[in-house]
This record gives sequence, C-alpha cells and structure tokens, in this order.
Amino acid sequence: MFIELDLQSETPIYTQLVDQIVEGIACGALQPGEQLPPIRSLAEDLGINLHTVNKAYNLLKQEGLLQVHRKTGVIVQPGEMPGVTEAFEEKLRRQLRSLAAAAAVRGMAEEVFAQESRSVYRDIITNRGGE
Amino acid sequence: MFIELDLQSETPIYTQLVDQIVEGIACGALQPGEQLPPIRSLAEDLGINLHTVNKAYNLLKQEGLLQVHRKTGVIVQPGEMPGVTEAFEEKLRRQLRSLAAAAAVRGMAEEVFAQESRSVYRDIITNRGGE
Amino acid sequence: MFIELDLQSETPIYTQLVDQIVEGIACGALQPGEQLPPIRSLAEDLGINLHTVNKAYNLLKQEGLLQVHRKTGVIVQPGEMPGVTEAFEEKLRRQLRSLAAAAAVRGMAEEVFAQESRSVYRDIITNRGGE
Amino acid sequence: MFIELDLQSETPIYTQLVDQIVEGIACGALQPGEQLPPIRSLAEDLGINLHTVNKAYNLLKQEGLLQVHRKTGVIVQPGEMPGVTEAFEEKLRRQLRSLAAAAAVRGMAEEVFAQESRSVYRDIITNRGGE
DNA sequence: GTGGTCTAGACCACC
DNA sequence: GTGGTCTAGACCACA
Repeated sequence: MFIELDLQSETPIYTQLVDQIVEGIACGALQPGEQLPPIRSLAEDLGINLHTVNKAYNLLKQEGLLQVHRKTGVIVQPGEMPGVTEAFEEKLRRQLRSLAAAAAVRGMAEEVFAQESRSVYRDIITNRGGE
Repeated sequence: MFIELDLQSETPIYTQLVDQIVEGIACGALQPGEQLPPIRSLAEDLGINLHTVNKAYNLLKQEGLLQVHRKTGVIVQPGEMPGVTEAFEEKLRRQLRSLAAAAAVRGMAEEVFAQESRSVYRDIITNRGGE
Repeated sequence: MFIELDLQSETPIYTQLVDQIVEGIACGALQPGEQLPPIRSLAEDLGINLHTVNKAYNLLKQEGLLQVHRKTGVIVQPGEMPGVTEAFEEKLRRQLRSLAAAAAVRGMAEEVFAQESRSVYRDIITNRGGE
Repeated sequence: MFIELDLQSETPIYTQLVDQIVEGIACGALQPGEQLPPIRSLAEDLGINLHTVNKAYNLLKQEGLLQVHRKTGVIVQPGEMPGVTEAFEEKLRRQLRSLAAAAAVRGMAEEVFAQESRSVYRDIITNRGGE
C-alpha cells in the first residue's frame, strides 16, 4: 500500500487516511472499481486501530467515493464519480478563502497563490496518464 | 464587529475567530496598528467565553499578526508583517494538496481550480484599496 | 514525579512546570521518547488544575521539546531536538544581560560570574551519563 | 537619558526600567551618589505612567541600589553597594539554572554557555573605565 | 482513557 | 480597565 501516516501529526489519523485515499483516486493509483484492502488488514499494516480505518472508509462512502459491501469488501466507486456539487463548491471556497487570507496577509501575491494552487493540482494529476 | 460565528460548526470557535480576523487584516478592514476589541467585550458581543477569545488572540500573537499589551489591549501588528516563511509555504501546500485532490476526484479541471483560487484571493483583497 | 512547585511564588505555576520539565530533559531524567504523565493525573498529583498542566505541555510542544498525541498522551521529543536558533540566542543573551548587570553591580567579578554559570550548567548535566 | 523602552515587549515596563538602571550603574553611566531624574520628568520623557517609574525606583531602593529622599530626589547609592548576599546568590543560581537547562537541551555546550555569560558580562563592564 | 474545547467565575499584575 | 493566571467542571473527538 502507498499510504504513509504521520502519527505525530496533529491532524487526526482518519483524516490523513481519507486525504491519501482521495489523492490515490485522483492520481489514478486507485482505479474505479478497484478493490481496497479489508479494514482489518489495512489497520494491521498501518499499525493503527481498526475503528480508525473504518471511520475513514465510511466518510469516503458517504462522499460517494467508495462502495462498501459486506461480502465483496471495499471498492473505489466504479463509473459515476460524485461530481462538483454546489455543497462541495461552497466548502471548497470556504477553505480556500482561509488559505488565501493567510497568504495575502503574509504578502504572497495573487499570481503566486494561483500558481501555487495550479502546481499542487498538477503534481497530483501528473501521474494519471501512466497507469 | 464584522465577525460571524457558527457555534454549531465542527470547526472550533477559536479557529473561526482566527480565520475571520486574518481575513479582516487581509482585506484591510483591520488596519496595521488598529485596535481590536478587548477580550471580554468581544466575548460578550459574540456570546462566547472570554477564554475562547483569548486563545484566538494568543494564536495570532504568536503568528506575529497581533500585539497584545497589558493595559493598551490588542492591536494589529503595525509595520512589518510576518512574510512567507518556508514553514508557511509547506503548510499552505499541504492543505492545498488536500483540496486539489478532492477537486480533481470530482472532475474539476486544473484551470477551474486555479481560477477558483485566484477569484477567492481577489474577493478578499478587492476592498483593500478603499481604506 | 520529581517536580516540586512553589504555589506561593510569583512566577506562574505553568512557568515553573516548564522549567522543571526542561531541566528534566536536560539532565536526562526524561529521555527522548519517554512518556510524561497524562495531564489530568499530573495535575492531580501536583494539586493544581488540569488547564495549568495543559498550558505548560502546550508551550513545550510549540518549542519542539514535547509531542502531544490524542490517544497516546505526551512524550519527550524523540530524535532531533530544536537546536540553538538565532531567536533563542538573542533571548538567552537578553536574560543573561540582566543577571550579569545585577551581579556586576553587587561586585561579583567577571570570572566568578562565568564560573557560576559553568557550575550551574554542570550541575544539570552531571547525571546525564547515568541513564 | 540613555533609557530605551520597548512598549511592545511582554516584559513589564517597570522591569525594563529596573534592568536598565541596574545596567547603567554596572557600566558606570550612573555613578554612586549621582542624581536620577525626578519621577515626574522621567515618566514624561519616556511617555509612561508616573506610577510605573515610582514602582521601579522603589524596587531599586529596596534592593539598596538607590536612595530616595523627599527633598533631594533620587540618587544612586553612594559608597557601600549591597554586595553578594546569600539570598542574591540563590536567586541568581535559580535563574541561571533555568537558562542553562534551556541551553543544554538545545545542545549548547557548557563551554559555549560559560563563554556567552562571560562575554555578556564584559559587554556591560567594558565602558566602565571610560567615565 | 487520552487530549481538545468550551464555559463560568475568580483574583491579580500592570498602568 | 486591560490582559494574565488559575480553578472547577463539563462534553466531545480520537483511538
């Protein structure tokens, strides 16, 4: 598995898990329909609690990025991905707003901030063609 | 005061306070050297506890955005603002990364994401000239 | 626990706590990676409030001497310690200056003052080899 | 007057005043028996409250560094300076201890710390011969 | 069971 | 009147 956790970080482990799985899907490391490790084995691999993995999976299921079946296990949502809903846009903007304000206050120019955003996005996507 | 809190939100109150003050400074609603409301009166105005305001003020103080004086009260850092440190860039990128991944997964194109960032930044700055 | 507080002292309790923990780390009584008592139990042992301990722990965390985990509790920073930054040197010198002036005024010679400093430092370190 | 206050500093103003007067005596800028500015005029010069200056003067009087007369005003203790009492040594050591621990934890060597102390002391004294 | 957050209310140092 | 510190007690998120 490609997941790396920072147990020292102050961001909750389940959040880190969610982020990394989302990134995995975004960059194509996790294909639609692909199987994710069972909760128990992933928890064991990462040396974390079973509930933590479960929480992450459930959050992603609620967001429509994963499907959880009893028998089949957990797979990446095949076919139709959630898409950009209004709720998502609002949430995205609210968080960007906070980051932009912090950047602006420290004197980072609009162009630099936009460029930073673009380059971060590109970093994630860049490997997508490869799989 | 221009601050609006969502007491139901899962983001801590003091974090919301910090964000809004940073935005206030970024957009020029709060000028360098300008006085902020005393801890107690702001707490009362917002219907929250004095310690919550205190925590927010102190966080901003240790980020170099505010100065806290014993008798004088709290003012926006006059003169030299913190600037873009390496630590800040790293933190910014980490958070942008999470947002970019979520956006990419939902099919938001690179150009749209970058444009979104730029427009959010511009929204904040836009009133700055007016003070 | 090896901590002794003077509740009558004019130096804040949390400062005394910080100082004693730093000394504990310096002398090796607290090893890197070692666990510190949970906030609540230390507070109870010392007969002080939990928030006071919390404040001390958080100060040490933001100085990079402690790590605070949600479930695991608090540990001494394992591996790389902060190091002597310029900010630290400046702060050290400012405080030494005040002490040196007071000593000089009372006729304590330069050599005695330097020797005093050295011996205090040595007192702290002296047990370090023993762990 | 040679006194410079940092009103932004988190160390109380009266403490800064005390420190600077002590330094002034240590370096010889203030000679034994020399007259200090009257409370009111010093307060006005520095742009601070009258009580603040008063508090500083009284602390120094208690320590035996100043003499306060109603008519004559305030003068530097002529002749016999306090000397190194046991209480002073203890207080000095306690404060040095805190600094030494902080330095040791950050990897500053004993020799460096002692040298730092000596050089700070020398900085203060260095002008003494000159007056 | 751990730390994180919030509330309520008190006293003190500083100016 | 300002922020700083401390206490007491509560609920929640995390693991």
